[in-house]
Amino acid sequence: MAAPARRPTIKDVARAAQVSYQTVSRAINDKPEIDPDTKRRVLDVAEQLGYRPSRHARALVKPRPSTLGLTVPDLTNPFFPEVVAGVIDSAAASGWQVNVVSGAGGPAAEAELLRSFAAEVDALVGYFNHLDRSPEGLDIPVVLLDAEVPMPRCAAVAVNVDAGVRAGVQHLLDRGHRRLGMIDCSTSCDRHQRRKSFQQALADHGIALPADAVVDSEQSIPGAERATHQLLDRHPEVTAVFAFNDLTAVGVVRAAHARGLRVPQDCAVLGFDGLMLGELITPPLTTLHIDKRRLGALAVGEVERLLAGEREPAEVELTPELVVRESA
Amino acid sequence: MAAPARRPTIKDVARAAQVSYQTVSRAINDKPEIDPDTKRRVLDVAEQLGYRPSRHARALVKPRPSTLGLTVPDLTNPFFPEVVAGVIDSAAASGWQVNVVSGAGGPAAEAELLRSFAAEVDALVGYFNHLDRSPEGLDIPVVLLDAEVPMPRCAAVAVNVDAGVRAGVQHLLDRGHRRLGMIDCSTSCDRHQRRKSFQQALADHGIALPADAVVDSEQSIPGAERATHQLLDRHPEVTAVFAFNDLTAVGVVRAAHARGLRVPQDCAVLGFDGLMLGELITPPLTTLHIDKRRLGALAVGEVERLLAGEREPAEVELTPELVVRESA
DNA sequence: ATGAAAGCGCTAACAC
DNA sequence: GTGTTAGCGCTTTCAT
Repeated sequence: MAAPARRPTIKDVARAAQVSYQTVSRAINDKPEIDPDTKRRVLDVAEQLGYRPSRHARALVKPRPSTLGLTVPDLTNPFFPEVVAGVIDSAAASGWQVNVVSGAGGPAAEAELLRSFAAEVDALVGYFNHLDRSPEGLDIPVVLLDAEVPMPRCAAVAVNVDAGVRAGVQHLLDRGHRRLGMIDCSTSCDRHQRRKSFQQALADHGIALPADAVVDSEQSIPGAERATHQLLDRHPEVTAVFAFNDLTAVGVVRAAHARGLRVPQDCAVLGFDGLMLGELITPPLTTLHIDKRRLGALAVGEVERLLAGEREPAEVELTPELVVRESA
Repeated sequence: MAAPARRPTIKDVARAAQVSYQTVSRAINDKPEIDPDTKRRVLDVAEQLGYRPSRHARALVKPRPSTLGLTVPDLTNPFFPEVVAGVIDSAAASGWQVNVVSGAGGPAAEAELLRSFAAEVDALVGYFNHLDRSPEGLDIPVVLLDAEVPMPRCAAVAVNVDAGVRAGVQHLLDRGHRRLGMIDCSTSCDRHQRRKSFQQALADHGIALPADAVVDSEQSIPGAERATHQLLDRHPEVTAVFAFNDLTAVGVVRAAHARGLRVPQDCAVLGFDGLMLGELITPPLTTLHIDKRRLGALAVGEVERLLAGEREPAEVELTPELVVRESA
């Protein structure tokens, strides 16, 4: 009496509709070679039984990649949701589904998560901070969102950090700043790209930069506040701070305000990323804007290139754009 | 000569390892009844061939739900990423994968998206704004994140908007405000709950509220700015504005500032949601904080309850908590 | 237009 | 310990 609770299969439908089960298949797949009446009847029965085709059985018979894995470090960081949105939208347009995973803890956890995750998807896109560049074994297409050196079967969509940093530094110099500082985030996935570019850019302009004028911070607002205090304690002469990203820039602004400094008059602050957040604080953040949705879309494009058989690694680049608002 | 490019199957491994393909199955499934040497050899061959088991074939044989569908209206709205994070984390802990889709356009688009999406997942969680409460046909467990009246095979995790609104109104009254206004967002999925609760709460306190002191807004900052100007043009006597959520509250604050009003002295502003955003603007937003991660986690809990066979609908509730900062 | 049979990649039952 | 046989739910020949 208690219903078996089993999901009805194509055969259940066939039995109930008094036809062979291939006929059912024809009906639900909208094939031409079937009597319209039969078709309608079958469809009705199917509906009534609550029949839904098994995606697994289907995928077995007609194998085509359909699921994209997406890894992001932290959805709480407003940068990433937009990338995710870009991937999802773009993937949806191509008929992909997107499996999202977020915030793998340490290197070991990340490696493990990746192993199991990779088994469930047909391609992988994302940030792999801790992974030491060798997604061995998992031979599905992989598109790195944070790395520079792709490997076979592995593409990358990169942000041209160097160009961005240089544009930012140029802007600061144009405004007359000569004593600069920087808040870096070594725990991020940028592998000191921003820091190096910053140092190099200043060197190229012949501007001195004390080694301890680059201070490392957690990737959070309070962390950046602390780091900024450190920086300004050491170097009160600094008139402009290059922040690792908008989130840390918010921390820099808060710390500056806390010290009674006016932004940008006493201390200019430059962000990176171009988050909506930056427009809303006081003063609105001058920043290097990254088109995060596009980043995601480009990644999906790379997945498809890889899947289409292009074997050689490629790196697509996105250049940040300086958006001048009020903080610098 | 050109490799078939076909993914190696268990049989390919068997052939290469000179064993039957079930032995391969034993090896990769870590079954006890197999000679350690054989196992190692098989595993080596598998590795070398780049073999990966087919999740579809596996799922066919051992059917267990594994994929959760999650729909959110808009990842750009900072409210949702946190809910997503809550769902993902909680789902991951139970071995689920999460398929995320975002921003279905109109009602028709949403219905269509849902149909196809539902075919790909084993359970569905999310916001279904446009859907007229009848996920007919898709008989998988559904957990509504925005609705009140669940249906069979359908649970809901709701925010107790009424309690939140009342706490907020009480706070405003405690601060001496008697002329209140509200910015509502009728396009959202709250179905005028906030508006109704607001009106009712004021009525219960015997406070008059002109009908046009509740003005409808798009769910965006500029939209809220426009709406606020409308409100204050009509009712300059208003001393406190109840905003639909933190995002619109930001717009209210901006509009107030634009009119030369001090917040909260001349015009108090109360938000809803408790976004990080609200802490960062000037002045920091007083708001009704919702634990968004927990919302997501609860939804996953409901999915599991449903899957475990609990048929009767249930509604889990989450009550917003008043966080007093500076805007009200 | 419909039915029968094969087979997708895999695990589980049962031999040996 | 290993191989043989079924069968998961479905689509595709191939007959009829």
